[in-house]
Amino acid sequence: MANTPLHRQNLIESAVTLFRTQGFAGTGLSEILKKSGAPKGSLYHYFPKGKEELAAEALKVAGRVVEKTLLELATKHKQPEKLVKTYCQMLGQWMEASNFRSGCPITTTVLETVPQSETISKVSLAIFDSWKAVIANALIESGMTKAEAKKKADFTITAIGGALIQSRVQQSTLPLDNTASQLKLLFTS
Amino acid sequence: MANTPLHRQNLIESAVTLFRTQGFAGTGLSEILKKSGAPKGSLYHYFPKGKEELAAEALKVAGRVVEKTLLELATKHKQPEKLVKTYCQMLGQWMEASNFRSGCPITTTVLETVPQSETISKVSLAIFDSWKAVIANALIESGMTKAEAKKKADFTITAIGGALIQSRVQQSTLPLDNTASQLKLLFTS
DNA sequence: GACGATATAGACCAATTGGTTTATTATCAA
DNA sequence: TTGATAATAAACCAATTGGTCTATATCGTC
Repeated sequence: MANTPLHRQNLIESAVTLFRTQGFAGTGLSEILKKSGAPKGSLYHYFPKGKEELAAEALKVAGRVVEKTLLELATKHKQPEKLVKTYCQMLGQWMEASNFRSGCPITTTVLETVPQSETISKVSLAIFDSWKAVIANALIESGMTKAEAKKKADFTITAIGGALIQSRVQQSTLPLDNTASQLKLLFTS
Repeated sequence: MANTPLHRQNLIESAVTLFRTQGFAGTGLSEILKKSGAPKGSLYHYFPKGKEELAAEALKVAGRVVEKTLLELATKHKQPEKLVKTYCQMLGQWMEASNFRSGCPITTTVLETVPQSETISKVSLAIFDSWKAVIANALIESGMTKAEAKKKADFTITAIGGALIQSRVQQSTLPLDNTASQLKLLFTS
């Protein structure tokens, strides 16, 4: 009906949400199909290699959304600690809105499939790298050396990833706030 | 057959390893049964509520092992940064030995089941709290205020959890080393 | 209108899922 | 030795899993 790759889009979006919430193995194709409204024929038309290919594509899309968000925040905020704080606040709102179910869209799938699946391993590595690059750039522009910026940027993505897990477990945004505070100390000391 | 709860023990240990590596939903009961050598009858004898109960017990056991390790390290090292560094090194060796498959024994299952499963939610919350308490104590004994120590301790567990994910994705122990370094800065600045 | 490609529909598949049930066998205290 | 309890064995279950296949629409284009 109408717009051609609509089902493809819906499949990906549904996959992002479901994998993020319940994991890769914990989400059946039937559930993705039902949520997306796409027929099974379409799934295997757009993703001939099946579930794993859909997952890889879902991770890519979700990763790009995050990267774009970070880039926008980097333009808006000159100080890296401000960028991080704002992003953590956004994540907190997002967590609350999902009843603390929607954490990092990459991590859940990663922990089930990396390094067993080479495809997903490569994709997720590239995604995290893209996020780290944005933070590193912001730190460099604020006067940090390249080597130092890389370390702090890597650690920032690491810590935020951890904070999303704690936020889920504690059903609270406090871990995200605390993470922003601690990272600020590391940027400005 | 001899020693009575041997099958129970084996079931738990197998569950810890498999859930940690492939997740809760990604691990079938058949696989746990095969790895442990226990018969199916025993599984439902020891864990009448099935997979979820086994998972909860597996998390508890794994959590206690970590807590015990942290307590030992806390006795050995007076400076908290030394404790953290040593623990991160241990984790790095552990990751390497498992080909970067065995990260945090709690996180993978948590991301698939919390907060959907109330049982696992409560258990995992208590486990993380026990770890944080050990770190907080070490920080207090090194002269930090109680409030400050709590924040830094929470962040330590948060960051290490994130580092284990990055270590898995990067197939490297560098994220763990970097995390130890950054945390040291936070403890001593 | 006809063509070839894109897309959809859904029946069908073997294999596996977590779980139940019933019968049997060890174990050990009285 | 008996009797109760703990433990094991395995047949059995409905439901779901990811995936395949073939037939049919639907499409833009010549």
